[in-house]
Amino acid sequence: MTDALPENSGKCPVAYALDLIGDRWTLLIVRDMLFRGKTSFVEFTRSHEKISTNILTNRLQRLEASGIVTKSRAPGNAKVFVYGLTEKGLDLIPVLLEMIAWSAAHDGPLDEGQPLVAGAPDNLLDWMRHDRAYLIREIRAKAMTAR
Amino acid sequence: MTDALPENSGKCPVAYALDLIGDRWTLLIVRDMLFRGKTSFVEFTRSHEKISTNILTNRLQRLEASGIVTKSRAPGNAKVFVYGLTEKGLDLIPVLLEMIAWSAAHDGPLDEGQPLVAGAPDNLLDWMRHDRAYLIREIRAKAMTAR
DNA sequence: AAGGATCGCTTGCATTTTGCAAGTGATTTA
DNA sequence: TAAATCACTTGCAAAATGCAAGCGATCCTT
Repeated sequence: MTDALPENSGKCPVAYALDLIGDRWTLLIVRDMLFRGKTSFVEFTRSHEKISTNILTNRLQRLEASGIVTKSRAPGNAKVFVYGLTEKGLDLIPVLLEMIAWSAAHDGPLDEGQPLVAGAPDNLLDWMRHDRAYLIREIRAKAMTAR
Repeated sequence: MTDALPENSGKCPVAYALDLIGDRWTLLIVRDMLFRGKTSFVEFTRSHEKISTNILTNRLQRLEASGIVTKSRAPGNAKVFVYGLTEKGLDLIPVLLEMIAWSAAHDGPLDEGQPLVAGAPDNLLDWMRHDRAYLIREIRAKAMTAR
């Protein structure tokens, strides 16, 4: 993966999405922001998947360059940067939810004891079935407070 | 990417999905099967994105190994293999649809002249909004005839 | 029946990306 | 003032990718 983003406008929308989020790490960062309230570099390094710092730097830059994430200073702490999701980033919620539903259906049940979405409705899959729009609004609202 | 699939059961569902479909090529193959009726090796090589044959071989093997795709002989043609989507593969339709919707919203409008889904309802995004379940059934039904 | 085309790969090799560990400078906390 | 923390950067080995060529089996044409 290079540092520059590939030119893609006008091409297949699936290809466009894959150019921006089609790798092993990018959506894990978005997941941490959306579902776990993470906002800083160190927090991302502490995920179970152990992303290395050079890859993390690269992916955050790509996410910023593609308008999915914003980077700003933490107020009152000059050494911490705060990463937040843009509208474009928040609009990835449905993509993530469908991936979660797919995995739940074909890998095994979600672990109910340790909720995927901190502070979100307990049973994600039920909410997806019964009030998808509400669930998305909830996750979005949570993620926006961090921004 | 190695030849073996990573062990993943019990981990984060997002990570599970990314292990199976989180790369630049895998979902393009699924897209070609779902939305373009492709079923054979050569057909996949003829996509606009120009996947090389060694990568294609590798990804088809991984897709088969992870239960997303089946491989069989074309009846009456001993040199052609027919690749088809399993239930697990068909269940990726919502993921693909959300990626398409996201791209349409943030990259630019879909090209109406050259429909993404051959034979499917004309305006994909409208159908997603107004009768998502029907749209998914339609795409699924089309894809199953090939299988 | 022979020759060429097609299909589904495989191989070799250069380039690119990744993973891992260590290091760096600025800031903050003790 | 020393130690810890944050956000990287660097170096280097290993793995994955992209590209072109080749290959055996099957099929199609004449």
